[in-house]
This record gives sequence, structure tokens and C-alpha cells, in this order.
Amino acid sequence: MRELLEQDAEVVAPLILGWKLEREINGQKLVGKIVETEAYDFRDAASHSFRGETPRTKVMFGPAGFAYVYFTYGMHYCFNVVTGQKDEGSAVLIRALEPLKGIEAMRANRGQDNLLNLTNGPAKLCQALVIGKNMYGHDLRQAPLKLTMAENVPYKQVVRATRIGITNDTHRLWRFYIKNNKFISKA
DNA sequence: TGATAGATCGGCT
DNA sequence: GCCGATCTATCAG
Repeated sequence: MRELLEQDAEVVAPLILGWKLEREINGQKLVGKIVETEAYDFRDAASHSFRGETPRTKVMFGPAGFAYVYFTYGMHYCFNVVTGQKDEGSAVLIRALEPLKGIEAMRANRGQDNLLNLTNGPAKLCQALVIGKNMYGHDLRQAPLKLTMAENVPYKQVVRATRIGITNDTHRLWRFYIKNNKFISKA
């Protein structure tokens, strides 16, 4: 798995669609399928790594397969998987999950009943899976937050689009999602 | 040292 | 559809 993640973010982002994210908390397993991602790398003015390494972005410049979690807008966390070679500074933002297991716990964490509104956004899925700065730099091969491979989503089912919520390098088609999936963050 | 914009979300108009 | 919440990093002065 490490070798796959050491490729460019732009390659890894569509590749990990369909993979699962497993969170263990209080002896319970919360599992979601990755249905939407975005790629970011150091050549990209929209990326946190664009201006070089800082204390916040340190893990982005480490080896692939670790968690880069950042806090933004004064209240939200977002979760990324570090990709590429060491010192490269690239990562894939997980923008949406399809809840598979531990759905009741996710509802409780989110304070939301609607299944469709549990993990359909980068900050929402962090709240549902209780991902915060405690997971910053975590090795995703291990509990309590684990990334596991699954069958590739067929090429025809992957939609490529422009990224959301950025103002630089908006021309890059670096957002990927599974066609017709109900849990995408934006229609 | 101060201002501001940000890989967002939810509530209100 | 717009606005407020309110932490962090960066840029201007």
C-alpha cells in the first residue's frame, strides 16, 4: 500500500476512491467508504505546502500514509492522507465518506439524524469519526484510524472536476468522486 | 503587531 | 442566499 501512496497526489486521489477508513473509538468501529477526494501538492498555490514547510504542514513533508489534519475557520478539522515521496509536500483531502458501520455513533457525534448529512463534507466526516488534532501525524496502517484498500472503482464511475472552496489554481481538475453516489459533498 | 483570508458548516432571511 | 463562528498563517506596515 505504501508504494501506491508514494505516487503523485493527482494519481492517488482517484485511486483511493472506494477504499475504507476505519476509526476505533470506545471499543467501537466506525467505518466509511471514501467517495470524494481532492489532490494538493507543493506546485499548487491552493495547497498549504505551497510556501514550504511550517509547523502546521510538517507531516505533509514526511513519508506517505500518515494523517495530515488541519484546523480551519476557527471551528473545523479536515483530514488528509499524505502522499508522494518524503519531503515532497503533497496530500489528498478526503472530502466525503459513505457511512458503512457505526452509523448510530456517527449520528450521535454529529448531532444529526439524516444519514445523508453525516459525512458528506470534509469537516463533517471529521466530526462523525472524531478526528481532531489528536490524529495529526498518525500512521494510517494502524488503529485507531486505519486506511484499508478495496477494489478499484471502475474508471467510468470516477468523475473528475474542479476543486471546491479554493481561489488559487482553480483550473486544476483535481477533485474526484464516485458517479451518482449520494454522499458527495456538493451536487 | 495588526489585519485579513481561509481546502467549512449551519442557522437565519 | 448570506452571515457568523473564531483559530492559524501569512502579509503589510
